[in-house]
Amino acid sequence: MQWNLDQLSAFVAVCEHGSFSAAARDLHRAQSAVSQAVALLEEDLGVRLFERSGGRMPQLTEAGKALHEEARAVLQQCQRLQGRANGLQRGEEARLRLAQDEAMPYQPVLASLEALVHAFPLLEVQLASGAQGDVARKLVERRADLGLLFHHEQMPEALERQRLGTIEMVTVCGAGHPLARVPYADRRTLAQHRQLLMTPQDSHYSGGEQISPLVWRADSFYAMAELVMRDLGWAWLPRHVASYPTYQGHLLELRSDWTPPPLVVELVCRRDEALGPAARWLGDALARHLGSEG
Amino acid sequence: MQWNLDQLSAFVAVCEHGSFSAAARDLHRAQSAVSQAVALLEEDLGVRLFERSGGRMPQLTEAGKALHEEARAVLQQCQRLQGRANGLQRGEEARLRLAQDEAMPYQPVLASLEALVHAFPLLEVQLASGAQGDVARKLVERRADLGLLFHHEQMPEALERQRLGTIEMVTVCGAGHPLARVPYADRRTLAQHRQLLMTPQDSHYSGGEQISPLVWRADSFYAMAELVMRDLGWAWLPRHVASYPTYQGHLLELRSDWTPPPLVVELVCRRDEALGPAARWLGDALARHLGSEG
DNA sequence: CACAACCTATCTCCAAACCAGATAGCTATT
DNA sequence: AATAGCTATCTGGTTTGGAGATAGGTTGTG
Repeated sequence: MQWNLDQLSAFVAVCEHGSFSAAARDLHRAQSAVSQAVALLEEDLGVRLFERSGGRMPQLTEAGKALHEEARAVLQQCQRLQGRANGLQRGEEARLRLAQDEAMPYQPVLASLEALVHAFPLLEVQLASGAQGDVARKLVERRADLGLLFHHEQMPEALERQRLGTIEMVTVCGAGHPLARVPYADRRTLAQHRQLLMTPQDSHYSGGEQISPLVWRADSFYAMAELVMRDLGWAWLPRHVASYPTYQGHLLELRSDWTPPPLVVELVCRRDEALGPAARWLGDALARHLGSEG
Repeated sequence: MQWNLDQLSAFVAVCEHGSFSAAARDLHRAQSAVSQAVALLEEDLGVRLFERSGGRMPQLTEAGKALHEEARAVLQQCQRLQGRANGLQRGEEARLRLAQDEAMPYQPVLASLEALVHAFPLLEVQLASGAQGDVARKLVERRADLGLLFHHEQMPEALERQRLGTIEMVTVCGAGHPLARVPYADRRTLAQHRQLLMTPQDSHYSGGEQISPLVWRADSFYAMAELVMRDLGWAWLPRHVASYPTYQGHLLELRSDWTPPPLVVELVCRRDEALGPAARWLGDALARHLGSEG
């Protein structure tokens, strides 16, 4: 592999302009330079690239056609590297690792990521879903750059948060639960049945006040929904979780005199590390998509 | 884009060996060369690649990690180009365009192509299926390099053929056809019913003699099978066509005193152009896979 | 604390590579 | 025949790029 990129560029330019001279004009080089470059390339590769039938336009050989494709692929890859470097030079991050609470609504997040890929086509994205505690931990341990979670009382000092929007909560019970036959469930009625709550120590959502003396706890809204579906109690769930197709017909929304305040969605990042342009851009997009929802 | 491939190689070598000196040893270059190469690369890209914290092993920056991947991709593409050139230098063809009769059994062809890709991993393959006339025409007009078809009386002078194997023919009728109730159909019985034959002018297969005074014609075995399935007559079909899953239960194989000789499968190429190694290799593979069948 | 064993950056020098310009030779068109 | 367009090759001057030497750093050890 003794050839170099200039020779490949010359070769490709000749292929696309049809003549050595035209390629030289396009490359702002002397014709002799192009001629020598291609000749050296042919010598290095041991393959005749053009059929020079004397004084007329050179014709690509079969081998030349194949290697033309390969050469274009090489140069394209080089431009990709250059583009990536340009972005990094401008301070763009090399990759963006987004960690989100698993109960985060998918649509706004996916819509934001779809928009992100158009604004930063070369950016590498890693998306991780997990319990709320995991999200914060990933940020603290620098295993994520940006976190997306619900408002939470305890937040490590090293993290900074920013409110993005809210998510409506609904009160639900299973289709076979006694409450399903009640037209309206006031607070006292709810207190007479088993309540399902998020486990408070690891992830303490703001909308999770204990009402009933009898509670079961789970660490994810999806686990709670499964329990509710089996008529083990009632619960407050984000509306988008309650209306998940899997639960269709098994979960009933209750009318009640009190529902917890909406979940507050927050964007979290490290306090000691500046966000790159892509992270800021994604933050804005998430605010737009989540703000219109809550 | 002022950097060159040597700088990329040096960069990648440093990434993989952990130090400039080790990379220099591996590349059989002086340490100063590697140092300068990386320094120039950093300058050209405008991106700091390593964190030199004084006298200890340099550490890749975040940007460096991203560009390391890109650089490796570029070099890999370059090696691909070199490999392709090496093959072409040895006389291997750049691409192999195989045209086959659409009624050719798929299994042997696919098995041969699967083996081909292991022997010639960089070869570009184009596979075209069509009526027999199309196959020969493609070869004559240089739109295909290798043809796979059934023996045929008229063959253009420019083409050369080679026998590969044979394919068994069976006599079939539809499940509701009167012949379906006959335990044994001799030639005279067959002659009393409508016979479906290949159209002779465009594609004249050897196994297609007219027996019945009443014939319908079609230009593909698949079209004939469709007609037979609707009880419009009986026909001779290649066994692999007759046992195609779509026709399962709708086509019956008849016992008869005479079936046409097996179809002879032939490999066809231009007489005036030498076959490359891949074409010869594929020809051998096809002979193996088709020979064991007939 | 001195020393050895690593490492990297930088300087100088020299040979090889490379480019522009000029020239010669070819073909197709007028 | 003349012209215009093309390509290969030669030549001279510039530039690039590598080797070698040197300086300066950190880590680990006696």
